[in-house]
Amino acid sequence: MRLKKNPDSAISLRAAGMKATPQRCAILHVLDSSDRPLSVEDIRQELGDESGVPTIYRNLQSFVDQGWAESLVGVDQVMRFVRCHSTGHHHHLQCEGCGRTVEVQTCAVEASLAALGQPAGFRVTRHQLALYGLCPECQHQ
Amino acid sequence: MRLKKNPDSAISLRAAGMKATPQRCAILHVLDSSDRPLSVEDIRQELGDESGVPTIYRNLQSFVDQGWAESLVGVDQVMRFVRCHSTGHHHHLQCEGCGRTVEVQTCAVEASLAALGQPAGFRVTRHQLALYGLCPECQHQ
DNA sequence: TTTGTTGCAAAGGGTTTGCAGGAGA
DNA sequence: TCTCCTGCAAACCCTTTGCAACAAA
Repeated sequence: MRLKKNPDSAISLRAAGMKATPQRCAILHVLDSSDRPLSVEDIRQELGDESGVPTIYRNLQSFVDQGWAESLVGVDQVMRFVRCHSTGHHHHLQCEGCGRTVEVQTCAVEASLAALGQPAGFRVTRHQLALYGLCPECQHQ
Repeated sequence: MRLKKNPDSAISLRAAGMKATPQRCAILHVLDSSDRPLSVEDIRQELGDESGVPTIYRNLQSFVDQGWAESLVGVDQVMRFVRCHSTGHHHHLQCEGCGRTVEVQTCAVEASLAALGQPAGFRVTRHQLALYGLCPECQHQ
């Protein structure tokens, strides 16, 4: 993938007070095009070494700060990033077959939060839910 | 904390085919005594440098393999370990005030699993839920 | 021109591995 | 005694930082 400016990305970036550099636009585009969480290494390979690792880290952090992406830490302790298309509270549902990820708007836990903490006297304020399963395609294999 | 053998630990360890070394017993005891997730560094300090870091890592891994402990990776990408007292499916509820952790046997998500994946056609097979809140003591401060 | 951004290199820090010496059973 | 375990040191690897050169606006 070549470094080029996507007009849409550039507008969003500038609206957020960031300069629309080719690297930054390209990283955002890679994230946009992928439906699975990407590591920094994934992105670097996708960009064909045309962007340095520190640059990728720094830009991804900016995107997370803007609420455009979310960072996940897996069991392998490697950071991965997913583009967030909804702004509110949501969860990610990841296919264990192909790695594809979709956002789930409905929160399965919210209704039970009070009940969950009650036995221990806890007041639950926050939660993190990761869902894993098989997407339609992978179920047929 | 001194390195000493706890008779109970020793029995469990030998039953699992492991030698009951002082280090191993001590690590298990530290984990047993704590009600919050501990990093390797936490354990090393608790043991007063009487056990090497690689030894702690190796033993914790054995405990996880035995189902005696669970490893968690936080946003800081540091591994933490908690003693598991129940063998089945459960979740952890952690206090954001003092760090104390309790196990929650009831699973808030199980009932909704099918419904969660339905919109995307996913079949949900596995999930991870982390709950954060305030324990009774910390609510009063 | 000004300010933010990139790239390189190096540092940082948690985790893992290899191997020789040591201790449990 | 035999096997497993420990400790040390070094290797690994992902991530972050410092700084000078560069480019967007």
